[in-house]
Amino acid sequence: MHLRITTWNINSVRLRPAALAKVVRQLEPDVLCLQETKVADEAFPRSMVEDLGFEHLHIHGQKAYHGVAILSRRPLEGCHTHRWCAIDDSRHAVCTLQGGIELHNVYVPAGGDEPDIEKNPKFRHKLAMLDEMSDWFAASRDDTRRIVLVGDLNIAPLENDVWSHKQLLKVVSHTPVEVAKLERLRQSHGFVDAVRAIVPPEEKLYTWWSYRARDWRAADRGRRLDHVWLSPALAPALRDATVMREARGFDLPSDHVPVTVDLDV
DNA sequence: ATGGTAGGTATCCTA
Repeated sequence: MHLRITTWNINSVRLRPAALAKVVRQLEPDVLCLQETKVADEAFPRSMVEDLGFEHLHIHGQKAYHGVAILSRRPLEGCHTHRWCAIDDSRHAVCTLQGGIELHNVYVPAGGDEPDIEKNPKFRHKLAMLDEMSDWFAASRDDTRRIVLVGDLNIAPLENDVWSHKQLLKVVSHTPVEVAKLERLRQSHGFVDAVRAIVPPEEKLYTWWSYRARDWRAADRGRRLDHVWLSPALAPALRDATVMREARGFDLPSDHVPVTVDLDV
């Protein structure tokens, strides 16, 4: 069975019906994982996403901030959420797809501006959530589990995941301490970075461009913050991975673009 | 070194 999964930080699901429709029409994902929906569950535009063909929904939002959602054309089972760092942020939703494929949709904190846990509680929170998730995946490791972990992890781990490795070493999202925590999370369950298994690490690749650039396309100062990881049991199912760069040029764009994987499961 | 834009909300937070 073919399975196409797309992850996208939409930066407000209510503000971008046109961009969402375009993404769905062009990519035709079976499952679409959204982050930063920025809406309480009772105000989520359910009928809009149902009209786009997503009959099965797992919505985990809150007012104004964060929020994740799993939209699916295929049945979802065992939907639940995770709460990390004893904080009631809506950052992690889980569902199981047909065939026992466990899908985790994650939104890691951006972490503020200062990469110092003493001065910046948001950076401390970012690192703490990565540690807690790593411990949880390590403790429940089972290499027969078929897991897809997607989301805005807010870290660009490789040199070519940022426009300038050297200039971003002290910038939150690419500091060595964050990269080490992300790597620990990846290794906690033997996850494979699906996008870099398809696009060679020697190639620059970004999924986010700041709104603050005068001309994002000309400057091209992007970062690869959005990821798709596969557990060892699922890694051989990977067929393709793509980044929808053109979505950054849509009218009223999100600052992130969709990332898609094709699996033969 | 600095400030730049965007979204949601309520007069400022987060990204």
